[in-house]
Amino acid sequence: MNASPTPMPGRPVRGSTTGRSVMAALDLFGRRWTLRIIWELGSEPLGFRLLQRRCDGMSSSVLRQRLTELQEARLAEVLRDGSYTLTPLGHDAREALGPVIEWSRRWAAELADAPPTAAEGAGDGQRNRF
Amino acid sequence: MNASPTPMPGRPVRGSTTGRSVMAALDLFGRRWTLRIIWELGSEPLGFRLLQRRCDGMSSSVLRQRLTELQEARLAEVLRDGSYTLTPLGHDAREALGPVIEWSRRWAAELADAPPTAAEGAGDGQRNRF
DNA sequence: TGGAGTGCTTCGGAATTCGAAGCACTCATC
DNA sequence: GATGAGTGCTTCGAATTCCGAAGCACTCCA
Repeated sequence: MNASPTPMPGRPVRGSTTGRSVMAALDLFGRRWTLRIIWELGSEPLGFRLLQRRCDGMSSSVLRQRLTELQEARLAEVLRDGSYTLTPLGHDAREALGPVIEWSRRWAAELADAPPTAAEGAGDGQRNRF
Repeated sequence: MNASPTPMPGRPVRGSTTGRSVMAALDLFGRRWTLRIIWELGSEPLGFRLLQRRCDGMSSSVLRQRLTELQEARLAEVLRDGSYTLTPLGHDAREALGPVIEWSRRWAAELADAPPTAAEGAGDGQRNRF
C-alpha cells in the first residue's frame, strides 16, 4: 500500500507534532475523496464498485486506500454481504458535516450575485505592499 | 502556478460533472491544509509567515496556493496591512466546521477504549468473500 | 547602513493520485 | 458446463500535487 498512516487522535499526525484530535480529524478529512466517501456512504450501504461510481469514478486504488483508512479510523465497516457502511461513529461524522453542506448552499448563493469579475488573486496589481 | 482550478459552485469540479455546490465545497475543503488554514485563520488575522508557522510550518508554496484559492472562493481576504482574514462567508464556514471539531473529540474518546488491536483492514483473513 | 522580518517565487525531488488493465471469483443464462 | 456480465481488489507507470530549502524584493527599526 502507500505511505502516510491513517491519522488517529492521540498521536502525531502528518504535518503536526501536537496530536490533538482536532488536527487528526482535519488531516483525515483533508485527504482527497474522504469527505465525499463519507457523504455518499451516509445514505446507504454501497458495494465497492457502486461506491466508486457514485464518487464520479474515482480511481479504485485510492478508493481502496480511503476505505482502509476509514475502517481503521472506525468510521466505516464492511457488512456480511461485502458492502460498506458507516459505523455509528461514522454517521455522527456525517451529521457533523451537515452544517458544511448547508453552508455550501449559502456559498453558492453568495457567489451567484457577487461579481466574479475582479482580478481575484490572479497576478493582480500591487505585488509587494511594503 | 499549479493546475486544478479553485472549485466553485455552479460549474463542474475536479472529478465531478454535476457541479452541485456540495461537491464543490467537498472538493475545496478536501485539499490538503485547507481546513486547517480556515481553522487557524478563524481566531484572528494572520500574516503569511505567521500563518505558516501556525500550520506546523507547511510549505510556503502550498500555503500561497491555498490562500489564492480561498480568496477566489471568497472565504478569505487580505487586510490593508497585508494580513489575511476570513470574510463573513469564511467565518460561516468555520462555524460550520464546529460540529466536526466536536465530533473529533468523541472520536478520540471512542478510540481510546475501543480495542485498537484487531487486524483492522490489514491483510486480514477472508480475501474474496464470493 | 545594517540586520531582522515580511510576502512571495522558484525549482528539484518526494509523495500522492490517477486510470487503465488484469486477477480471482460469483451468479445467472444459455 | 461454457459463456458473459458483474464484483472486490491489485498492480503499475504516468500525471499531479506537495514539500522544503533557497532566494528576491522590500520595509522597518536600531
